[in-house]
Amino acid sequence: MSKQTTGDVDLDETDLELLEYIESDFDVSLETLSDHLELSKSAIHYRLNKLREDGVVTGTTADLDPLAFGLDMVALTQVTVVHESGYSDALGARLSAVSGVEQVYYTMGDVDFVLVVRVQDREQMNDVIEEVIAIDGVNQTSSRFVMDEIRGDEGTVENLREDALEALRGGD
Amino acid sequence: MSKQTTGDVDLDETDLELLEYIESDFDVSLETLSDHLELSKSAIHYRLNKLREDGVVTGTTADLDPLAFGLDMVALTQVTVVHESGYSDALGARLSAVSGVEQVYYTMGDVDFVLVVRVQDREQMNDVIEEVIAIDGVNQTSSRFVMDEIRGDEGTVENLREDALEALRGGD
DNA sequence: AATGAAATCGACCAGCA
DNA sequence: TGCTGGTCGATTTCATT
Repeated sequence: MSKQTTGDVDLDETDLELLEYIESDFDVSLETLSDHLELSKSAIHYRLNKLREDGVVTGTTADLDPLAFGLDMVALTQVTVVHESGYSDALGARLSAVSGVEQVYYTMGDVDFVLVVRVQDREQMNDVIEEVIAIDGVNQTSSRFVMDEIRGDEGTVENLREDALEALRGGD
Repeated sequence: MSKQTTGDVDLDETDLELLEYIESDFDVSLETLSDHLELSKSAIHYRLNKLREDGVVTGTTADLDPLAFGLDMVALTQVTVVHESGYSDALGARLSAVSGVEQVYYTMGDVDFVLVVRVQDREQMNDVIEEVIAIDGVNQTSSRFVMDEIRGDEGTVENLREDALEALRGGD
């Protein structure tokens, strides 16, 4: 079964440390974790399973270098939609289905969607934009090229604010 | 050593299939991969190592559910900087160091940076914005709340456009 | 680049606090 | 519920092709 997490999980310090390790590198051996967290290998394994069952860990993935595929062109594309066109859920899905579109944000305010588009060159970028415009309900687009991108940190846990951690430590 | 990939890697069909599997789920067993790709387990393993050495696979990570940490508020924050303030690299780094900032895009055009901010509540969001404004060289900010986010697909490989794949298959 | 065998490591289980 | 220790199965490594 896929357990829904609505924020009501209680994690202790050890869990947080564990998550911090595996979020940035899942290849760490049980032994390494065992040493650093001062817990037996079995205990680590037990906690990892629990974190997965609780839905805290949703999966494990290999990170690929976009540059290895020649994907060195990134743009943020703002998309406004005609508001008569019904539900935006379906539109978001259609936008995300366009190949080259990496991420879709559905936003409040004057702009309705923001897309992160990653492609190899200008020609492909043009194709993506044209494909987006052709989608029924899309009004207009405006793109800005990304010169550089920086990840805020190594991930969710490291990125949590102190006050957020406090709340977690308090239990549910 | 960390090998630099500048796009000049040649991947065959098997590599691409392999990457497609492990990018969405690194927990697939060698046996499963061996069956689907019709290759011995050792051969799969050999290729996986090679892909890592070549820098195509940059690492493996556990994906965490932000909701499990109560992180259900997301905003896109546009940041303009005073252009006298020297190099933007340092500024980007400082922005990314603000806890709550998940991603930083350095963009061309009238807006200089776009931040993806993920926090637990409005109060934390305010704190992040204040912290950003306090950074030397930051001029003004404008935030839009994200109501929903959709990943374009299960990742880089699946997301590659057909023409991009063609280029890869051609070798370098 | 791929194979099969040997060594190493991780997954699972029964039992315990 | 969380942990231990041991067993089995999977993965990693290596000599060989």
